[in-house]
Amino acid sequence: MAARPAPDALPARPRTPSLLYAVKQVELAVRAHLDELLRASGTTVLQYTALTVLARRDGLTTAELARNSFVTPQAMGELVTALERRGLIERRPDPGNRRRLLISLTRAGAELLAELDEPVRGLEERMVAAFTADERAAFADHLNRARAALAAEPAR
Amino acid sequence: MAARPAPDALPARPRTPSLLYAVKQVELAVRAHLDELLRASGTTVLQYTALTVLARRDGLTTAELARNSFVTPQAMGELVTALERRGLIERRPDPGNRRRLLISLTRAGAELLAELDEPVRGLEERMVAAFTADERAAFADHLNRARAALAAEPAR
DNA sequence: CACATTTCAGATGAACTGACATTT
DNA sequence: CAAATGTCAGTTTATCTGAAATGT
Repeated sequence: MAARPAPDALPARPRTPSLLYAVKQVELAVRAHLDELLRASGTTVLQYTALTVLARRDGLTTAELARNSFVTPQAMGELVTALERRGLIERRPDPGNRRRLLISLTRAGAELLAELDEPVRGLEERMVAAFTADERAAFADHLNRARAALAAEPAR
Repeated sequence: MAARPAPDALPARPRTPSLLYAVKQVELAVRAHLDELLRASGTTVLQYTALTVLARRDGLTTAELARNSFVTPQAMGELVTALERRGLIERRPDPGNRRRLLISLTRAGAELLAELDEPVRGLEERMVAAFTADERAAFADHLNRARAALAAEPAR
C-alpha cells in the first residue's frame, strides 16, 4: 500500500533542490581556491573580478561595476578607491558627462591580470580535467543559459 | 603578418577563464533570488543551507557544519545558536562523546523546510526551464564532478 | 599530552543606510 | 525638477583571531 502519512506525521522530508545546492557548492570550492591563489597578490576575489570586467569592457563607471556585482555603489566605491591607490586602475571624467568617472586598467593592472592568468587558468583546468571537450562546451553552455534564465526575470 | 607585440606593448589582454566566471555569475543570480525568496521567513541563505544539510544528515555537530560551509566553527556556532533560539533545531550531547553536541531539526524546522520547498523548487525549475531532461542530468553531473575535482585537492 | 569541540571575548572589515553635492 | 553619479558619515552585522574550558 502506498505510504500515506498519518495526520500528525512529520512533513515529508524535502529533497533539497540538487541543482541549486550543487551550484553553490561548486562556487564555494572555486572561491576557496581563488582566495588562496590571489592571496599572494594582495587582491580579493571581488577586486579580481572587477579587474577582469574592466579588461573586457573598458571605461565603465563605479555605479556600473556595482550593478554588475550586486553591491551598492558605495561599497564598489571603496573597492575602486583601493584599486586606484594601488595604481591598478585610473579614472578620468567622461567627456560627455563630467559627473561620470570612467575607469580603465593601468598598465600595472593589465600586467597583474596577465600574471594571474596562468594560475587561474590552471584552476579552471583542474576543475574540468576529467571532462571531454564536448562536456566542457556543454557545461559552459548550460551555465550561460542558467544565468540568462535567472537574469531575465526580476528577482521577486 | 601575424600580430607580434612590440617590446613595450601592453600585456596580451587575458581572456577571463569563462567557466569560473560563469559559475560565479550563476551563483550570484541564484543567491539574489534565494535572498528574496527566504526574506519572508526571516532566514538567510546560509541558515537555509544548514537546515537542508541537517535534513539530509541528521545529528551533525557545529564543527562539522562549519567545515561543510567553509566557515570557522565560531561563525557556525552563532548561526546554530540563532536557529536554536528560533526553535528550528535542537542539540543533545552525543552519548558516545559528551563534548559533541548533535544537532537535529525540530518539527518546526522540518515544517519550515517543507513550506520553503515549493518556492525553492520553483526557482530551480525556472533556472532550467529551457533544458531537456538529458541536459538537466548532464548539468547536474557536471556540477558534481566539478565540485569533486576541486574538493579532491587541498586548496593550495 | 595531543587533539577535537565548544564557547567567550575583542578586533576587523566589508557591507549597509542615509544624506548631500554635482551634473545632465 | 527628476534622475544618475560620486562621496562623506555613521552603523550594523558577520566574520575573523585569540584564548580558554571540556572531553576523548
